Amino acid sequence: MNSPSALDRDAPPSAGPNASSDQPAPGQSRYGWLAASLRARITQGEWVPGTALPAETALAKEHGVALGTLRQALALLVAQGLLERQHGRGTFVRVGLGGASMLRFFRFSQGGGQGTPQSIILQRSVQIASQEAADDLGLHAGASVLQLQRLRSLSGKPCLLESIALPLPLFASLAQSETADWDDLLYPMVQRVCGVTIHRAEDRLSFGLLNPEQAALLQLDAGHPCVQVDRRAFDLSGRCVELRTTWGDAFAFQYTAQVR
Amino acid sequence: MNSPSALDRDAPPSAGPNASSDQPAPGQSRYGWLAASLRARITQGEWVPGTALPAETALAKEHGVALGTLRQALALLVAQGLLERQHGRGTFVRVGLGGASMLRFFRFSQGGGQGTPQSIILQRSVQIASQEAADDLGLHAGASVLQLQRLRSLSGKPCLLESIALPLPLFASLAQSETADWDDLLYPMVQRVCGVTIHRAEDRLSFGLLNPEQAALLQLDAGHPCVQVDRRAFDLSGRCVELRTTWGDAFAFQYTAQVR
DNA sequence: CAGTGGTCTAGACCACCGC
DNA sequence: CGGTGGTCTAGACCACTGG
Repeated sequence: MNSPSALDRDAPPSAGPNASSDQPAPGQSRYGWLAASLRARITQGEWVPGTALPAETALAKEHGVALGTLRQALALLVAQGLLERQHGRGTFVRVGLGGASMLRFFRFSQGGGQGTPQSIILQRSVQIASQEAADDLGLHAGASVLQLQRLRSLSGKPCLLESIALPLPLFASLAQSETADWDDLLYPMVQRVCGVTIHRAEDRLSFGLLNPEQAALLQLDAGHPCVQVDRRAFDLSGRCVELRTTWGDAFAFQYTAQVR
Repeated sequence: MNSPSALDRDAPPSAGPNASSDQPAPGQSRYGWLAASLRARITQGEWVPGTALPAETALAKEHGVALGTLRQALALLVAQGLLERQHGRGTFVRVGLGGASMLRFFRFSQGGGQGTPQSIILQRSVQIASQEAADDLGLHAGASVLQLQRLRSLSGKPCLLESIALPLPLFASLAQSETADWDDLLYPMVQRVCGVTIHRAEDRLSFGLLNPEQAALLQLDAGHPCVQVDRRAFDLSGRCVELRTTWGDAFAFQYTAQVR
């Protein structure tokens, strides 16, 4: 198990007209193909995040495969973070990223305000995506994105400043609603409002200095050292659906990495 | 498979007089106990890093267990980074951390010098471990450690400054040899010289400013922003055997983290 | 208690590696 | 070619969860 890239290697069941190709495998493993097949059914919404899949025995019989083989397929999807298994209860589709995941890079230890930070949308506009943004988001040149500037605070103290780009046909409903009514957490809200599940993200950390405008918003001095987090977030199907840059006080930065 | 903590939960075969207790399991899984048993044989040096274990069939027969059960045990050890399997070749004990792993946090892109950084030992001394260091290293209060200060350079340019503490009975041989003859990489050297395999490490990142002495050594200005990496490194048996603090130019900092 | 996932078995056959 | 790990099967029994 945990064979390096069985899923990436094996051909998915294809999303074309003949979606239910029941041919086991072209040239690769059965469980890898099975995993890709189940993955497709999940991303297409057949099983909504939070719900349980059919039991192992049922799925195995349905696909005409031995129990052990099916379990290997499920293990692959668990390793990918797509499923979660609970002894005696069932196999569940994982809900997407929810928490205030940016806080894992910082320790704002002021007086107990350790929960979810408050969010205020400072600016919302529709803009033409830059060349780079269009590439990352898989848009054609000149496509438009929803651009947000957001300030996040703990116990009333500003701590993080964010600039967020969202591809526009997909997140159109966010262009209308009153931003003052938005939730503090973006991902659960877009899951509810836009039906988009944020499943995975890549955070690129670097260091810099705040420009005067950023500094003013964060109530720090211009030129104050900051940590910049450039995030690319992906949905269940692996498409990049968000670009975000976050700035925070470098002196509050704190992160632990495991080596090997 | 990949059950959360099967190994941690199950009792190891014990290193006492009756080391070869062949009782399958007290209250838990067979493969978990088996994995702990194999782990002990590895950490005790029965199979040296780089060598191959006996074949699956042989190990299975030796432990009176089915093939699938043995494979689950091996999968656990692979997940822990202790073993490495290669189709058609065998199952190998992984060699410890080798590379210049600190460089994964920095991009020193000056003129092509991208290989292993040169290392110069600036200072070596035997000192009484601080309270905190003794705790981390599992020493009694007042025990002595080998303290090193090391400067690492790429193409002649200083880039990283390090302060390293090594528990002393274990690394005594490093207190004698001529530091000018040391290798550029510490971990492969201590594996060769002291027989200690560095298997895993935890790096805690934070931000700060260089004091005048540090700045001079790194050829930067005093007060220059820096990233500080506090590392705790562990051997095969999980003991902490190194404490290290590394400082580098914050503007060269660059790291990518995966979220979920 | 019924239903779920977790463990274990004893086989068969395949795919890869190196000689 | 012989030896290795990788895949797959068809069963049995255990451990956990919930009503």
